[in-house]
Amino acid sequence: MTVLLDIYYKLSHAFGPQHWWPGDTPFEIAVGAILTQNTNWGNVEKAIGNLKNRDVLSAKVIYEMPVHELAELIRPSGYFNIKAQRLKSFMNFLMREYHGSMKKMKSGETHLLREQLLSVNGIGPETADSILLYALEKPVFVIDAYTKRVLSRHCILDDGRSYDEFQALFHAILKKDEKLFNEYHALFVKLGKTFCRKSKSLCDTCPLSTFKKQ
DNA sequence: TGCCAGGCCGGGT
DNA sequence: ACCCGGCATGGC
Repeated sequence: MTVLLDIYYKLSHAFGPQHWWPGDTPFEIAVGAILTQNTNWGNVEKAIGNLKNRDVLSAKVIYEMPVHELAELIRPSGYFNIKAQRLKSFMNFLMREYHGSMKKMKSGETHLLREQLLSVNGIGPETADSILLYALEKPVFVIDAYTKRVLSRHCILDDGRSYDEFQALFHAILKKDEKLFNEYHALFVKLGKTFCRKSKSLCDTCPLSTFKKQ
């Protein structure tokens, strides 16, 4: 299964460094991870821009803000009512467990942190792992729709397999290296956006076209 | 215009 | 244990 390494090298060569996640602070990254659920990143940027303009991009402020007011600010990100609740749930957790500090949270043990995040309503496996990897710099591989699509289209793992099964594959094959996981997932997203949209099938200009007949 | 985007939850089977 | 409808904006 060194095919996973081959894919990484091909993507890395094709696209170069991605310098992810787009976000200035660990807290902003965590907020972005929730807002981008099933949503175009451009819309998330608008929502985060609103929060910044109002100077409310902090755990304590969002924790105390009325949920309907928060919903209005994040409206461009879509699902704004449910996402406002989800942000609130995360702030409740962050304030209760870590005094609203991502820095304090970072000192936690990875497995415990993952369980804690998954227990927050509105945070599933991808959002939890995105926070762990990109905000807290823990070596956890993030699986998303693009990753599943690419691997299944190249017959490496069926799309019907679970999140944990996809993740276990990467964890088994790759060295647990936060920098590698960061870059690799970012490359998958780049590839997905460019060549692997849901409505399109494989094309010859895709950097992975040579894997097409596995 | 309709389809899609860096998911997740709750209820039903 | 799976399956499905709901959640919603903005870009192409």
